[in-house]
Amino acid sequence: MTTADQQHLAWLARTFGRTDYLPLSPDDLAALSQAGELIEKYPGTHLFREGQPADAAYVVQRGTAELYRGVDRAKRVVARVGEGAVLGDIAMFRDEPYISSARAVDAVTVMRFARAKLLPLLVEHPVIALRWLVAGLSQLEATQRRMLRLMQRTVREQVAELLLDDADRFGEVHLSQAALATLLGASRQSVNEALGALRARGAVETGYRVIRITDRDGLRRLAGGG
Amino acid sequence: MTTADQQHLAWLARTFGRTDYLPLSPDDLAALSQAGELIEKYPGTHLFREGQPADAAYVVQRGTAELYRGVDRAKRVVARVGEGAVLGDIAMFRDEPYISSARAVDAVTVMRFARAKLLPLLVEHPVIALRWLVAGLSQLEATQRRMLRLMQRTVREQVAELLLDDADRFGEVHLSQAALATLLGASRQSVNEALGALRARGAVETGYRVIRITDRDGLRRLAGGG
DNA sequence: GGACTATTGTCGGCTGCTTGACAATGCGCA
DNA sequence: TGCGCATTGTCAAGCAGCCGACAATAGTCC
Repeated sequence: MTTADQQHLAWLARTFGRTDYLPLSPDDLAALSQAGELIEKYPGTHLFREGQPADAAYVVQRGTAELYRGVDRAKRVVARVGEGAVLGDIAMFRDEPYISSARAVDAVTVMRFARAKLLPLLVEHPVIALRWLVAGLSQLEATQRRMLRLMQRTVREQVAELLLDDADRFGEVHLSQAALATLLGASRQSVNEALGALRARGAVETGYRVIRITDRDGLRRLAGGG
Repeated sequence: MTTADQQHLAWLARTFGRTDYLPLSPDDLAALSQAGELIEKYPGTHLFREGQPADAAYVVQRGTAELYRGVDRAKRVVARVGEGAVLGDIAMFRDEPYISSARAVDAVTVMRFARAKLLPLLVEHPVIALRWLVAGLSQLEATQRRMLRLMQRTVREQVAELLLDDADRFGEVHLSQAALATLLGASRQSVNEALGALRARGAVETGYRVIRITDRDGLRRLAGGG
């Protein structure tokens, strides 16, 4: 896989893992329920895996799921999502492989919509289909806007913004500097220098494969406009 | 408007103005024709203006239309599109203002689909609606992939690639160097220098607001991988 | 035709980033 | 405990592209 692909998939995964991507209302789900099946997943089991054909989309009803990319050592958690989140829909609509893997963190209940069943049903409920797809368009559009905002910033600002976006609930980012560099399309050395600057300003602490945000507001200032 | 917006909208316009963005077949158009009206536009007249509510999408049937952003002095031509191109559809679906203005260059015939009429009709032809929207998703995705590919190339390579993509059937690109620079997120000077290099290698000729490709294969080589 | 504006072509200085190379440190594993 | 690999930290050299400024030319409008 090329570097550009790496970056691309990372970006997509970051975007579509966000919990604020909620195109479906409870009413919509009720209408579509005949095409879906409720599934209980034990902690650690997979909803789908990166690279598989996207034959279904999932809506989280209860619990927390984790999106990640890569396997074993190269595994990178991309996002954790909770109730209401929709997973795998874009890949399913486009009939391409999943761009990331999804795994149950705790006991999770999901509604599974098989592509073969869902598409005919959406044809019967075109209003829902339109809303769903338009939500997807908006998401993609937002991602592009974000990419473009990053493009014309310095590496320092890019790093600051990425840290703000990707920090977990403990304010930590678990990525090596090399991985960070790949995400941003920069060199490892530049990222290292940028982190040094952020550290010198007291915004973050750095460790082995860990960056801890110590001053969120300061970091936001260093990220520049946005 | 910020520079990032400029770029973003330029990219979108480029993508959605491309003539290979053809989600609609003649059959589709026939099925939708009752929601559309054929309109003749004289040279220089507007299909729609940036910032207006996107109450309609257009499909070019004949002639050439020009997409641009800004007004008067700050006006920037973003793309020229011909037969088959779909304009304004994304903004219409998202029910947001148009992101650019569209103007007839020569005598243009367009099919105009008013949002208020089109959406109900798409509800009756959900298959067309799904295809249209999924095409939009794919286009946006392709644009992202392309952006990422461009990010790690030199300005010279970027210019070469853009020329190859945007040349009309005469092998000409009608954009000012400043407009080109905005599209690529580069400075006018760098674009100028890049064009000089391409010219010195005999791949293109340059004129006032015109770049003519004289050696397509050579230009492809200069564009590098892709 | 003449005035005005838009566009192209070029220069020098400067900065941020990359490349390559190397030392120092952290972590996993036998 | 010690070995090996992954990661971090740092330096020097080089360059691609940006900025500001300016002259020369092409189109446009009256």
